[in-house]
Amino acid sequence: MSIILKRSHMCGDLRKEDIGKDVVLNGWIAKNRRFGGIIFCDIRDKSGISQIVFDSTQTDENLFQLAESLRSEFVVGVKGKVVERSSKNPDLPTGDIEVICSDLVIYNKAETTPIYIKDDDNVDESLRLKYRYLDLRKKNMQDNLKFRHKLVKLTRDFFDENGFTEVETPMLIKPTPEGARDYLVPSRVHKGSMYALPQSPQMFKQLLMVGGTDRYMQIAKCFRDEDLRADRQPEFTQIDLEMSFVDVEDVIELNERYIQRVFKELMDVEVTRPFRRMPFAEAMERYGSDKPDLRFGFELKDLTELFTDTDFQVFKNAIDIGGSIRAIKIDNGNVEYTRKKIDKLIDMSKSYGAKGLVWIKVEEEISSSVNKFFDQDALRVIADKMEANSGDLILICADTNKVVFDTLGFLRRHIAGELGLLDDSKYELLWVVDFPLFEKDDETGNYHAMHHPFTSPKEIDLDNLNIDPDTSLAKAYDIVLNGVEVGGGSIRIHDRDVQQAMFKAIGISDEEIEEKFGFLIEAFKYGAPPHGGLAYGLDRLVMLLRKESSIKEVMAFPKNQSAQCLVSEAPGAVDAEQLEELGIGLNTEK
RNA sequence: GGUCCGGUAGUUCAGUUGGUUAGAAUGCCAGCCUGUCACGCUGGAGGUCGUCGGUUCGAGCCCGAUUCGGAUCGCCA
Repeated sequence: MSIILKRSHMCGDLRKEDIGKDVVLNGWIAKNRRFGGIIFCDIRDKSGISQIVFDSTQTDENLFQLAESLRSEFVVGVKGKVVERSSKNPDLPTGDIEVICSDLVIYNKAETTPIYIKDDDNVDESLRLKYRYLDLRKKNMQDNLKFRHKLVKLTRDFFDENGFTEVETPMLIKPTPEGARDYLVPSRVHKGSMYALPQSPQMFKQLLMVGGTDRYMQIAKCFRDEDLRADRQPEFTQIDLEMSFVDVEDVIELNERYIQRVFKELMDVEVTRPFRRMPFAEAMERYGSDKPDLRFGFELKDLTELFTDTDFQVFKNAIDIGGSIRAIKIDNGNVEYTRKKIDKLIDMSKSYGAKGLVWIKVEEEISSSVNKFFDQDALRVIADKMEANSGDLILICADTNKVVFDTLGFLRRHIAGELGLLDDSKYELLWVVDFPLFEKDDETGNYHAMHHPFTSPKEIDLDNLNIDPDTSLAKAYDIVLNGVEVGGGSIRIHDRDVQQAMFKAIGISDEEIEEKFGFLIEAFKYGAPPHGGLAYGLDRLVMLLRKESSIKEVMAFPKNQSAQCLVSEAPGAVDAEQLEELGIGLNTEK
């Protein structure tokens, strides 16, 4: 058992000012370079690397031999003197100095690692996840973890200064067959029933308001058993907030100050308040998305009225089914969209339900995919309506509104990506407000709450307590950063009558209400303050600020697309005895 | 659940029309090297071409099935 050298500095922290000091570093061997009688070694810890030098003419023979045995990822302690380098390395923060080693302890050897410990490798993601503990040694990963920590700390500080109390809500809760699928947890003492892991602390934070907590926050783990995406993991973290005696403006004002501080302190970026706001309907009309990316143009235009009398079947059908004909104009002239490229766009559009796209290339002689149906004059009318100039490309989608918005919303962002317009040094913050209260299920024709059933309507006829499911707007708001929804919330219903009207509009029975939300309704009988809140996706926020393209990059141990932890190999089989105790029989057939 | 892409050395990849012993880079091992920092030079080891089956005189390559991974749609109140 070797002794542990007491660390004096972190590897990445040594600078010119430290020249002459005796230091002790602990870390991993990142790289060693042998030149006969001299060995250069990079030693790494989470702060960075320093170069260690072993010079055979000045070093004890045993020490030099020990240095010769060093290999990548050996864990070592190094004692030595900081000296100025004769040849500096401007690429390294510690590049002005090096450490002449006088004592070396090898704490542990290491086998050749299956992945390189280097930021710019492009190793298969599964390997990175399987050997996450090696992947985490990379500077970028450590920086991501540190940034996340700083954001969490700033968050706790900010909300503490503003009168919030952090409260832990339970992880074992009642299953709520509403919205996302629950992770279920059986228990030995309750055979036949189960707990669920929370999809969010929603109901408990509202209970905290009833409980007089006034302002609550929590860095809360949430769980959803749904399919994964680059920005969706089965377990993720929310910055969860709830405030009493507030309306929309109060929540927005406080959170703008919070976001402003995040950008100032962590990014050194000034963002001005108030942020832009856009009603949901406008966001859909102009961008085909409820989370528009405002870093570039390509706005949607409605062309339906041009074609009310058209014979062109595709457009006629769209109008007949109550849809619309809309278009975007690609006016970034420096990229030529060939037939082949356009065909690819059409192909991709099909996954959003579009049956095709009409394209029009505006030039002296306008060319299009609908030359057979529209003459030059007709095409010119469309081009004029789109305010298109020579060289512009117009893409038209005609279908149900949902398909049109989804397709064009996707295309504008996709094309912007292809044209390199997604500038990650730009931060476009936006509140999307005035969401519809309800969403209609196309298959069943039923309505359900778009946000959740406790969201307050924007206006309500208090005499009749009738909520029109087709037109009612919600006191709900999302905060969008560069086309990513980083947070969302609402003012909640605190009035029992309004809540009843809400449930009536969704059409759920009293039994169902009692079964799912009974305890919350009960609590509201005894004096619920007006309240509302917001929850941020912490992982998404960190992802964007760190300019990463997946939340996996900012989580220590994320799951793969099949929701497995490749490090621990979760989920795993359970032995029969354990199942027996829980009263569970497994159907192992697919 | 659907669609698309992929699986060849530890790693990242190439592999022609189906044809000798499956290559490169990097990593690893050994030797040389006193100012490198992606060090350099020389040599070496390293492969069930995801799996199973089929076609063929002959399959990394063609066909079928399967499996694993990724992207995406559905889904995510």
